[in-house]
Amino acid sequence: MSVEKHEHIPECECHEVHTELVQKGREILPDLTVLYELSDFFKVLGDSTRLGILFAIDGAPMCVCDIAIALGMTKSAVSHQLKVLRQNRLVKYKKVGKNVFYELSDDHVRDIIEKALEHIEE
Amino acid sequence: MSVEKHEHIPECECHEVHTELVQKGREILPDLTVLYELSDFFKVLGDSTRLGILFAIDGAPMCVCDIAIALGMTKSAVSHQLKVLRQNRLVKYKKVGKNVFYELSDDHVRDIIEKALEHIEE
DNA sequence: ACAACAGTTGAACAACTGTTCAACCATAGG
DNA sequence: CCTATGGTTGAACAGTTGTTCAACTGTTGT
Repeated sequence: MSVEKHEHIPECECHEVHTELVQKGREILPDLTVLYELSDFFKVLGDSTRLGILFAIDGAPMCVCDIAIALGMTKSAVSHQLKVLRQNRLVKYKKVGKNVFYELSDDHVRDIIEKALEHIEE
Repeated sequence: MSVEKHEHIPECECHEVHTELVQKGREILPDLTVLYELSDFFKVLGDSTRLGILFAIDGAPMCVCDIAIALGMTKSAVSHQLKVLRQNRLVKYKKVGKNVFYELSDDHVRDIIEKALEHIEE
């Protein structure tokens, strides 16, 4: 995803520009790469299946099979989503025999979800 | 989106089930409607354009035109995303003449984004 | 009343996402 | 070694999402 290329910036067809506001808005704007990382992070949390997995393994690690049963899904679907969670460092895992136990990798994530829950409940 | 209908729960084809873990995992799992609200909320934040808008109007309210210029986008694209942010109560707006000024509706959102930023930067 | 412009909207399209399916790898147990 | 089972993977498909385009609304100034 090439971020820095701006060959074709879309025109907005505006005339009444509040220059200072635009300037200030642009200053506050974080680096584009940060913006992408941030939105990617939220994107991972923006799926009920993945959230379900995170809730399920909160407290005690669970194997793929158990997660699948707890959520009423196929192993495959769960495994696919666990991969996404793994790649984004939201979960870590331990192999025990034929089983793979997944758990939250970080308390940080728990905090964010909790804060969002508060927000939801107004 | 009919949530309660479970006519066809997928099979996981598992045999070695850790019953207590599954039970516990299921107990922790919040109500499905809450899970959907939560994932919808994160979904809204999971787009760099919308995050950009939120950052831009953080501090001072801005009109659609100014936001479009600050982000290098068309008015239309910005307006579409503002609609999503409006519908999810993340922004509020004031009409002033021909302009519509948008601002953050809530400090809660700012907190969550900030916490996520900390997480990103490890 | 009319022209100019800020903003919104809906349809269309391309890009992306999540689940399913089938095939696969890895380990435990006979 | 062979089978059964937990877990992973890639392709395919349907559903969703974001931007563009063109048409539209509403307000301002003349």
